[in-house]
Amino acid sequence: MSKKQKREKESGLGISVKKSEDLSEWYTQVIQKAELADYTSVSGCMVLRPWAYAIWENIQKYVDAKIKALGHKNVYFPMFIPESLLKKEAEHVEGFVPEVAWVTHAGSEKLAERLAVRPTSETIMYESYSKWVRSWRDLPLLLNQWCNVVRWEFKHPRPFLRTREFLWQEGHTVHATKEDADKESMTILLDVYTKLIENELAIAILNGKKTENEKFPGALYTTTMEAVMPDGKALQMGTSHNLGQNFAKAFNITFLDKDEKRKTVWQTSWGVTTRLIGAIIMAHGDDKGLVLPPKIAPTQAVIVPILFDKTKKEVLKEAEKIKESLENAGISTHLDDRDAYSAGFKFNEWELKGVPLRIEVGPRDIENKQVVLVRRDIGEKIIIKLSSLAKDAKKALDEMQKELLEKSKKSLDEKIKVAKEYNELKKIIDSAMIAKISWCENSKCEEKIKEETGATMRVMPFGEDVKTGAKCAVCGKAAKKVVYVGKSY
RNA sequence: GGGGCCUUAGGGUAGCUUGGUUAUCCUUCGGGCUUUGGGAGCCCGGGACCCCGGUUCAAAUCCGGGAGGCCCCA
Repeated sequence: MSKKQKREKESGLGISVKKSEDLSEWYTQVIQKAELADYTSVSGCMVLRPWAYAIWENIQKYVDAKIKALGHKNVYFPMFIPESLLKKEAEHVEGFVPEVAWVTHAGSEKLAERLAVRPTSETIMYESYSKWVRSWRDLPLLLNQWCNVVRWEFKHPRPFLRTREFLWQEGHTVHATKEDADKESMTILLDVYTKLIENELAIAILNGKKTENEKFPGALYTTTMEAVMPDGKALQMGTSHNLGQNFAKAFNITFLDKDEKRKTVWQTSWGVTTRLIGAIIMAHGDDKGLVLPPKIAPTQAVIVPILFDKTKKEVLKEAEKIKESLENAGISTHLDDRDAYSAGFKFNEWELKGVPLRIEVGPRDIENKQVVLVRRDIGEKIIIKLSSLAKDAKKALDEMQKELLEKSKKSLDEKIKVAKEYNELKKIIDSAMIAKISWCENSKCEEKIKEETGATMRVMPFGEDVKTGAKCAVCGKAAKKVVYVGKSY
């Protein structure tokens, strides 16, 4: 790179730091320069720009279709929750009140009861549920809403990963038995969320249960998916809770069963948020910018025509034809026919934005009935016959999708180390990794880790039992659980 | 919860120590000519001192407060 190019890169369009050298700065620059999000004058609240919003819409499309296929329906509840309602479930209040934003006035008039801007909608929804659920015939009640929520109390906002307002979906279901609720929360976690994150977002995760300390306030238990970012910090990708009967009791949600007895319902709630976009950026991005997994990319292929005065018409005509054939093959395609920018400029710009495939077509290609195809993640230029382009492009997208997940799995494995005793655990945490330990299940050991290292117990993985005779990595007593410990976002 | 760094145009910056003419440069943006296979060139034009208060004849610069951003520790 020439000195001039270097200077331009630093001051202008490209990412000026390496992802591996300064992740925070890299992340901020990708978000700004790929036009994903922007800051506003409200601290911790951001603008989702079209490129990021389109990613969110793709996530929505996937989740919405899946949960509807499972029988869920969408609803919308008010964003304001009266204080008295929010305080009905004791654990829940305690968990959320410190970060609630309150509406206290209407114009200059003070409200008789202040209103919480929803941090989550359990309480406002379940007030209605208690009216709607009367008979076993009303169950299960399977509702979901797409909305925004506000959680105000924290020191360091970060676009997508920690914002005071964010977008999400929250599913809230009601069941006749604990078993039904267990099944629901597991189905959502394993069949909807895990598939979304692994197959669509191509991010490897650890899924399992949260500890008692880390579970959702008011839940019986919480299941979670944890990804690990390049800096070794864990990121909670989504949760699904079995709420047990805690809210049902507080909100008096009961039904008459087939045996003519009045029973209290079992409930679940679950959600994924715009945080997932932050995870995509962190997980796949490189020194050139964003890398989007094909299945979630707003645009899967971009055609960059190589335009010369003499051949311009012909090349554009061919590019149009290519676009049509790709669209017909189910590949969302953009033809970048802007006249004022050079091809090289466009290459860089679309790489920054993470479009999975680039197709170059110029006079040379037309002559040879070919195009140049480039995968964003590997950057290798390959020549493709026009006749097989749609097929080859599809194949490239599939392979890229698959390889991104494989890469993510590898990077997850590399960030996990087993710790048998406390010093090892500390060392692993200090070296920005995730520690896998055996644990006695005593919360004192959990708190000790948190106080002394800043790390928390992220997840107790499904299907991994402690080895016989294993000792707690903190206190040395007999272990009961396997648990992943790490710092988190 | 504790500590540190920072804030000048859309992005990146110089100027601040020692207050003083029209606030520097790169990039972006608008217009024109020209060019396009890895961020082309030339000409013209537009755009900023985070906010509030104080000191002063005069504040981007000094003082006080606030807001916002970033980092480290718990």
